[in-house]
Amino acid sequence: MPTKYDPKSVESKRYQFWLDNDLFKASEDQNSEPFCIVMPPPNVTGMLHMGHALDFTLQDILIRMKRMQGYDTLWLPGMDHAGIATQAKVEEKLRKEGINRHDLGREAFLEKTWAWKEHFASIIREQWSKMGFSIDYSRERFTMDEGLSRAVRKVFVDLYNKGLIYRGKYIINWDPVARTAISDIEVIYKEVKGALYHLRYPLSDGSGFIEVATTRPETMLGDTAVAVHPEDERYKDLIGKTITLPIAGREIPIIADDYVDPEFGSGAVKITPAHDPNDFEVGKRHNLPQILVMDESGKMNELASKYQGMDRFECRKQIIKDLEEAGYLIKIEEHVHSVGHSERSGAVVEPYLSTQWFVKMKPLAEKAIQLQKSEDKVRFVPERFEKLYVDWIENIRDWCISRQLWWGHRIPAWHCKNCGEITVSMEDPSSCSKCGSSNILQDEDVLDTWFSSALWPFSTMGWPEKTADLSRYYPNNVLVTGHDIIYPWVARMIFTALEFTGEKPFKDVIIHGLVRDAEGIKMSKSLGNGVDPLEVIDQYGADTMRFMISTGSTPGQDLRFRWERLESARNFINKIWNASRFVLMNLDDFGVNDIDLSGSLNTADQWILTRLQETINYVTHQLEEYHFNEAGKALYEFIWDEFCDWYIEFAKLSLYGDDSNAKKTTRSVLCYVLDRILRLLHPFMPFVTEEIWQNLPHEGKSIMIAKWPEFVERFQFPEAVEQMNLYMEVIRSVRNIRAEVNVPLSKKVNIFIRPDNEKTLNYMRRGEMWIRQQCNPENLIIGSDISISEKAMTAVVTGAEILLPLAGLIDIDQEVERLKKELKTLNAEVERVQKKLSNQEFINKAPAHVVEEERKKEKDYLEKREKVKARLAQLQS
RNA sequence: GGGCAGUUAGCUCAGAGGGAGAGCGCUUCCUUGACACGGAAGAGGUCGUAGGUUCGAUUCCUAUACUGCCCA
Repeated sequence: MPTKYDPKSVESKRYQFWLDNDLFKASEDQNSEPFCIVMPPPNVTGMLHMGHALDFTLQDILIRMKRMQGYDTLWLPGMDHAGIATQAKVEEKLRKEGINRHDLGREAFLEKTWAWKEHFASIIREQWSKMGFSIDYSRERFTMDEGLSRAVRKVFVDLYNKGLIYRGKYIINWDPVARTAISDIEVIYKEVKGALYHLRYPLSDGSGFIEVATTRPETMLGDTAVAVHPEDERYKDLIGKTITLPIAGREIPIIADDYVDPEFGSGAVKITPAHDPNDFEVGKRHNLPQILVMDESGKMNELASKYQGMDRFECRKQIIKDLEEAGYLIKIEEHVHSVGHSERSGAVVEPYLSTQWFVKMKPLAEKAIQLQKSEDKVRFVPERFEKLYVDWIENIRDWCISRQLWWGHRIPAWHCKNCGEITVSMEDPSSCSKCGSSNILQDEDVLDTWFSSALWPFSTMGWPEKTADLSRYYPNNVLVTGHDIIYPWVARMIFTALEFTGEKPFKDVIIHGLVRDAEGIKMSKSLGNGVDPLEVIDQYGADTMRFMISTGSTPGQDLRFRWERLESARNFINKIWNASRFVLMNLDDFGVNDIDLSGSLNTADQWILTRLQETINYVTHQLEEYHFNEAGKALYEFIWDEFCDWYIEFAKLSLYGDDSNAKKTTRSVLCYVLDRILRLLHPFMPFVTEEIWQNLPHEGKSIMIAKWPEFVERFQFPEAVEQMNLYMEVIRSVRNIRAEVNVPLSKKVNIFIRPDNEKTLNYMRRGEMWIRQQCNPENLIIGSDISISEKAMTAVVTGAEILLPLAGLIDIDQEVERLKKELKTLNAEVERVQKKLSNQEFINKAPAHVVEEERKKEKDYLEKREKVKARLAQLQS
């Protein structure tokens, strides 16, 4: 075995080994409790990024632990067709080839898109395997699979029949670049420096003007009224009169509506019902015409007269110029306001009057709200995200689900060309359900991608069929996802599940943060600050990446990607690798049947076994609470600081000694503890743990299916822990003194230990071997009656004094300074403790064990202080 | 405007009602028979500010400042 762990030589081999042994597949063992996670499906738009790596790693950790705990685990993988995003990518690719999708036609375009999907699906599968994910490939799903499409259709048809899906002409968010409607949550509002244009609209009767303020002058061509507040004294007399719209020359009324804010601008606003959601509502209240002045690409249309064909922003400039020349422009003020941008294309969203399909949300949301008020609610981890979810669902608005795209689930609605009736059904109809005409055409639009994603937890299980998987693995146990998709996804899964399965889709929702770059900026393609998981794996190995990202932040908090942390994780793995090398190098022909812990365990054995039990309990508990960082930290500290730094060193004593029984026990403890460590680490770092485990004495085919460690009652030795703590304190003190006077370990010195009580004396005698081993003394003398006249360095530990006679090496002045400093800190401690203990309220009100601890501390500090004082006096005399 | 996070060692971050922690960096020493991706010993913080609750607050509460995110 090399001194440095080489992930490349291990990872692909081990993954193949797991696959060959079919270890990822759900066992379907009816005697085991099922545990299921359905993977949030990555988009087939491209490759996986660091956010996926984080999300999936957390899932794999849970799945691997549960599998080892004996659950029948199912981790179901899949991918999302990602309508707009994928179509945009394919169109972009075609554009580079000089092809327009309309030239190809719908069928041919979809064929190209399926090919794109296949291409990226295989890349994503490759990435899954590189990251070590234990997913059940036999159950992989895609949102546009036949079965899932059937589920989508079923949900659409049922909601339509229940009156919860409707079609209508409303203002929607229009993406003029992607040329499709998008939903409210796909709009990102950004503060933009714009302008407030004050315009002068002439009264038709020639009696003057009314001043209106607008941020969007180009829509004036679609104005159908000017509105003022009914109470606004300034304009009371004008209500009912008309103005003549500049440029357009149309005569439109001045109306009164509460919606107008008299404080804003001039207190009079232009009303453009076809281009603003508020104006749309005003228009409906006042029966105003709706004049759409733009086309689907954001260019002015034929109703914009001479501006026809001009881009909306270009038109804005031109109109202002024209208005100014005609004397209709009063002033332009700088104005910062928030402007909606498309999440997909980045284009400024155009509020646009259009006929679309909607889901009526209130009745669906109501069930979800009720659920959260019940005992059976979906548990969010961390808890604070529940409020976010509830607030959103309580204020939900209808969901625009139609998209003017080709890639996606086509809306199962047929329009009759004769009578106009819409036929919605599970099977493709051949005639109109009302007039029987066969002159029917399917709706051109497809559904919002999230419509199918919303069914993911059960559509992947075969719903609406009553499958065995559905009854066994649904509801899922856990959903792991980022806080950025609580609204578009988590919320929608919950209300759809409640409506269609009558159950919540999952029990727990674990929310993690985003992966940011080293400077804390969100990783994104456009900024080019993303880190490719495969590059990380190539440099450091998958285990390193997994450990770093899964333990790198507190639950729910964003994670800053730093290469130094990656190095530290890599070093940790290397440490485990080398500790294992040590164990393996000292086994000779020691086999799994030689492991025997029933014999006499020495103090170090007892100590490490006790600490192992505590670690097992702690790590298991933390993982079950989804505190990945805490579990990882506990393992790191136990392995590095206790197992490697101390136990392995102590073990050398018997391994290199002559006592064959002691040797056997030590080998047993080393094998046993390392084996348990590897099991606890396995969910975090599956590859290296499998590799080592296979080389260690072991039983079973793979560590993947080895039993998760459990607390063992008989391996609890509190006295051994107390003793080892004392020995470590002594050893550290001696090292400290040696460093202080520059006496390396290689140089033998006399060491005196003067315990001040019987118990400590006994402990010291029993621990002599460890102290000798670690301190390299010429002579080690332990006795209560030791007195030395030579110049010596001293240290105090609990219940004893350590003396190193180092005549000639000691700088007395320096030593006096050091002791004074120590005295000062001891004084401070004594003062603090005594202040506490002299407070009667503390004695009365603090818990007994706390008071007891403080008393112990006081005693310890006082004793130590006396020793330091005495020593100082001796040196200064 | 509303909500939520964060503010702790030079940097990045854990933590917990009762003696301030880690990683990286820094200083000194050590190539000792698992590991220099290592070992040993150190230096370094009035835990954003002001109040309050409590025997006790860096930890809980309130206010406030700054930073970030979400919603309108």
